[in-house]
Amino acid sequence: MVSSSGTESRRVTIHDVARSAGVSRQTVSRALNDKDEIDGATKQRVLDAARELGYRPSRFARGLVRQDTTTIGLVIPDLLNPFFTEVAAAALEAARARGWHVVVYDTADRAEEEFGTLQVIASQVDAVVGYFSCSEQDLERFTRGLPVVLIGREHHTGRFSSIRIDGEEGVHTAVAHLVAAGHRHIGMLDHDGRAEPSVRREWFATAAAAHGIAADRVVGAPQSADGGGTALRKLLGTHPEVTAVFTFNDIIAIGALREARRLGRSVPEDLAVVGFDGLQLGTLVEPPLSSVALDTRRLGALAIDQVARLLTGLEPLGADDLVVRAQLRLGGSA
Amino acid sequence: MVSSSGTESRRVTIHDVARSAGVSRQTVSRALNDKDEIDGATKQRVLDAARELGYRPSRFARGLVRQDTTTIGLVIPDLLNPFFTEVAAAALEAARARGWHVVVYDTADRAEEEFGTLQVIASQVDAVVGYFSCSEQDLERFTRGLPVVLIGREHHTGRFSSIRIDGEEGVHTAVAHLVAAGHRHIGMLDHDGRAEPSVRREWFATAAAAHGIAADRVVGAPQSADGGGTALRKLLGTHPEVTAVFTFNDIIAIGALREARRLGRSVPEDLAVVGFDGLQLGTLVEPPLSSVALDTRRLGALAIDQVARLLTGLEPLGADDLVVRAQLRLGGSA
DNA sequence: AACGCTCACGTGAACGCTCACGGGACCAGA
DNA sequence: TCTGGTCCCGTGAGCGTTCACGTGAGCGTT
Repeated sequence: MVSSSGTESRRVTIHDVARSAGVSRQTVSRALNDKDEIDGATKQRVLDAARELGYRPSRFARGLVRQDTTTIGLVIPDLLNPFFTEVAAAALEAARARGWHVVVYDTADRAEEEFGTLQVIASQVDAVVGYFSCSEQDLERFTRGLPVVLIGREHHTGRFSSIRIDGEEGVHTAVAHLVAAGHRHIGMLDHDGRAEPSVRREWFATAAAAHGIAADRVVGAPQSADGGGTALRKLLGTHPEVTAVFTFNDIIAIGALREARRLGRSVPEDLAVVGFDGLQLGTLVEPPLSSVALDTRRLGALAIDQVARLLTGLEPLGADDLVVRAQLRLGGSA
Repeated sequence: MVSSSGTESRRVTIHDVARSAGVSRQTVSRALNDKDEIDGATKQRVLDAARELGYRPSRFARGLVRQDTTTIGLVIPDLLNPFFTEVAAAALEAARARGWHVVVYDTADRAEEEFGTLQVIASQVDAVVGYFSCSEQDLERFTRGLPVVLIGREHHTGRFSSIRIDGEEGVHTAVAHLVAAGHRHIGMLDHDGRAEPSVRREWFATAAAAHGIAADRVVGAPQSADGGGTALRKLLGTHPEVTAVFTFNDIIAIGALREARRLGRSVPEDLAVVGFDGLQLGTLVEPPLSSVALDTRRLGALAIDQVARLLTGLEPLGADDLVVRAQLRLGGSA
């Protein structure tokens, strides 16, 4: 009745159930998998015994003999960040089209978690795709033998592939748009997560330089709407002349939008805002967010496609094909 | 050099690599798993051979012998819906605390996908938790032997458990709040997905009845912000007297909020809006959304906890404990 | 009475890998 | 030369399940 909770617990196998029900393994298998060639009464007896013993089949043994589908592991920093869920949804969709599984992990935006996640994932999936901030050496160490596709991160060595996010042109267009609207003092709310300035900031800097305006009005912001809000206040505090801001991403932009309203600045008249990512979320706020938009569906599909090539031994896509370009999409905030 | 792409593809096993490198299985295993007791040159030779043949270890075989961790499958209708990602994030967090894995699937909000997902999931995980709209009979059929925890769905038979979402009191409070603010004509934007009216609509009806007001001003809305917008327009078209709306969830509420602004109705003065779910997203819009809020973290944790009990044979929680109550949280929209 | 068929069930084998051993080659010291 | 140790490497076994068979009982047919 009570499942034996001995001090240590050897696994309950199909054999135990068979013995308990007085039949053979195969008959147990038949009962559990709802196959023919089994008497109704016997089946019930087996099912009861299985429940009694708390038996649950080993998915490994089953998968081993049934040659089951491939599973790819998707690692993202934060499931609560809509950008990553959009990517994840895209990857899921692309994987489903191939009949594959996707295991989603988030690393809670902490680098330490990446190791644990990788270690744990390595024996569970056939390939890994995702965002990582750890070194390639560490990646190499924890993903022994698995194909790996990196997103939004340069350089790939050995069996790694990486999908590059190219926002240079998009950011250039965005700055051009702001300048054309008469803005001369454009600030930026960067992501303060990593130590070095972000690539997006560099894009901003070169775009600004191309238009002959300064790009030194930059404030770091945490990865959240609240963070964007406080960062905007800080920026406007030190640089009151700013009339437009470009942000690291849409989350921060939305926070800035909200904060602008609280400060009594109307958007886009008193303050123009341009985000990055092009989240669906940006269309929900008022005014709808202008953003340098990324095609997340393509991003996910591309990642899965590359994984497929690596897995099947086809010729993998080269760096030139593994690019997703971001384009300015106007809402009303700029 | 080129991985043999024969017309059919038998799997490349550790044995093939061993033969190709002129060593034994065990030595291959040693090389791949970075163990000691292997010569550097040999190791390199094996690694090369493995790469050459496109070998990748079977995670099933490995898991079988290493008795790997438990994995639970989380099935949600839509990853792009922030509510489900909040639940998913909570479940991931709770599972991580136990050292478990979570496989996330979405069913693209289509009932047909549920079967495919279940069928595919059943051999991959040790337990299933999630949202399902299919019959328990179908669930039973596809999840043979696995513990199942249902969310937001009544009734549980056999090995099923279900976590009940109890919004009755919260909705009652919400309606009371609206009535106290002087509203007499309150409409509702329901979810039109399923055939029968939703439970939330029933809560609304009883709450309205308790306050002596009508609850017949109901319009169905698709599960999206746009859907909420058009539904609101439709509602106001047929019932212009409405001064407050309660919505099936926050997504719809946010759409209604946006539409209200477009119709020139200011919120909450001309139209009060109360959502359901209590998404973080609701705090980003203007005015911040009032909502009958659910504790999604508790929801996820509860689900994982119950799975743990079912898996380890502990006494499972009873129906009375498997409840998450929703409470009114005021923003500014009502 | 012999045959053939169906039904219900059991028996090796195999899936691909790792673990616990065992053993040969080689070198040093007595 | 013998012993003992270290360094590599290979061999059998086993993980838990399903598949392809084999088998015997029971029945009806000729």
